[in-house]
Amino acid sequence: MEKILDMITKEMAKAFQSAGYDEKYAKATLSNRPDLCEYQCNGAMAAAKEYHKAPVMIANDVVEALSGNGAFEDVQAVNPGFINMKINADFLKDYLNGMRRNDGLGFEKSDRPRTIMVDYGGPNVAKPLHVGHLRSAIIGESVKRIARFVGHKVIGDVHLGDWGLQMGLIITELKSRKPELPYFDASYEGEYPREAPFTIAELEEIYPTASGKSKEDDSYKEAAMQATFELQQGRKGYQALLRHILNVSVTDLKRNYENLKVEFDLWKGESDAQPYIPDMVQAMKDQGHAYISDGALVVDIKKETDTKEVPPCMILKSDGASLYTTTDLATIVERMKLYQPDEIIYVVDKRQEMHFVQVFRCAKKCGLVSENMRFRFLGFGTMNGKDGKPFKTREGGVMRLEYLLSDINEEMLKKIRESRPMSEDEAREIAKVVGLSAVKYGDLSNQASKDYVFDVERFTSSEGNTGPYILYTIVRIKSILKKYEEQGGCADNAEICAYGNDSEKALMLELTRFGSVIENAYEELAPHKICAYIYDLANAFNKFYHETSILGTEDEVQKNSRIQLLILTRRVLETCIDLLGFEAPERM
RNA sequence: GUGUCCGUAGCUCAGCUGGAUAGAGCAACGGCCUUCUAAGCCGUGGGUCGGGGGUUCGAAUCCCUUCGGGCACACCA
Repeated sequence: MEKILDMITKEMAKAFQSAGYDEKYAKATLSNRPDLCEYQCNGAMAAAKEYHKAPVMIANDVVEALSGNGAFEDVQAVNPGFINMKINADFLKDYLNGMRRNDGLGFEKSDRPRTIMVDYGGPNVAKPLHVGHLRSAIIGESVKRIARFVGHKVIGDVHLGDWGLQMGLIITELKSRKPELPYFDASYEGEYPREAPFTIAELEEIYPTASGKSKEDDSYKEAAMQATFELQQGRKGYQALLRHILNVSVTDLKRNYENLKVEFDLWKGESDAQPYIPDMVQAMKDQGHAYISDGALVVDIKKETDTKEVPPCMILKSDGASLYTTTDLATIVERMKLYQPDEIIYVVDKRQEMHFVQVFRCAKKCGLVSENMRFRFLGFGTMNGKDGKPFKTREGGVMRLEYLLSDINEEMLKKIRESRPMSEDEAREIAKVVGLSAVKYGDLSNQASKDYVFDVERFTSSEGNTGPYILYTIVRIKSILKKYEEQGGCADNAEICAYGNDSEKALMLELTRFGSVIENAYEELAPHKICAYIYDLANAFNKFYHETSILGTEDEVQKNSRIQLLILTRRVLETCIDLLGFEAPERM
């Protein structure tokens, strides 16, 4: 099904042509003067130059060519050259009925499905998730869902931070605590135990302890580096420990992400990419791309078009060890081999942009991917507290994600108890669902690339542009539909008919925007556009709701039409919040 | 220093592929519940779009410049 703007643009194109003008000027847009019309076309003003004619004259010609066109109720040329269109009521309701009958709500899935990997989450193993991990998870999840809705094959990869010195630190600390374990006996030949020698709670305590010690004690740090080295060289006991750390950690991470309704298709990590490094590095050398500079192995990635100095991409340190960049490049090699993506989207803190520019360029230059490979960097800003500085606990520490969520849930629970009586269990269940919407909507309604202020008060409020407000709107619709059913109503075979009042028309017009909003949100990787849309849609519905007694509609045909309109509104809203990564309760 | 992003109402943010009168929300003030969830709806006040230049019939939007802020600039990840 075509988007309504495209349909209107097509009508305009015909009119421009028959009036003797190029159809490239026919683009229709949503009106920015809703008091005058629903759609407008500004092409006449742009065309004035080419045809050496006053814009109004062109506009008038086009308007004349449009006379009798069934899509419009009225078309006018206005100074200095706007073409204002009022849409025909039947055209509008036909469009909505089309949406209603279509699984994708009229959105046409991509005819060229691509394989897209989304790299998001990026937690470190053995460390609890903290607020710094929130944005990548929330934004990445939404981007993944949007891309999938648009029709692509999308693979979400958590890309664990499970490599490097942190592993050596844990091993070292464990060794000093339980030296009797077989993992530390280099001559041990038997099977290692299945059970991990620690719990997640111990693991979370071990890392910061070790990290602290290494800063104060040089010999401790050296031991950790040695352990890291031996792990990377494949020492069996350490490899076994790594697997334990991963198992314990991933189990815990999965539980946390589940609470966020964030689902990864792959639980791969940096360590999975390590086997690809040697061949990759060798190939870079053989191709002549990599050379030694100040002892380190680097690849030049400068381009003539650069406005600034782009430092070479470092592949190996002067001691021969690999780095962050090496791992990311090897991950690309691995992904190409296993999944052949057409595109990889990185949802990462925007401060890492330079690093990824280097990685992308290097990957293309060295032929790790084809020229057609599309790399997209979706960098997000910092989540700040109300003071405008990075979000901290009251004590000034890093806040665990779990605590943040439980704070939100408490706040939600308070509001539910104030609003209406219900069982404690139900209240808790609803608080969880609504609380998640508060957090996710609060984040996603901002442009990803900007820093934003995390404000529990504001996010959990149902006033204004918030998740709870959107959910409240959906719950209201569900409530009416339920009552309608209880009254024995059945609108299954009903069609949406022409609007009966202005707010109904406004609601209908909002609904028709769905397709172009999704398309735009996908192209720009901008979930906040979906937020803005459902906020408008919810407003339009609430206004209609307030002005119109839906179940009290006298005329049966119109009443059933309105029921269908509500069903469609609910579907659009629920589809959108699903793309954002949360859901609505039955009541609240 | 180089580069990059940002600066819109008291606060939090949209709008930025140029279009008509710059929009929301919060906060402030004032209305609306015997009727589908008032966690709602309606209204009032509030702006040199950081400053200055330029391009254009038209600039918050594009270009230049300037001020203020964030961030990044090869052996951490």
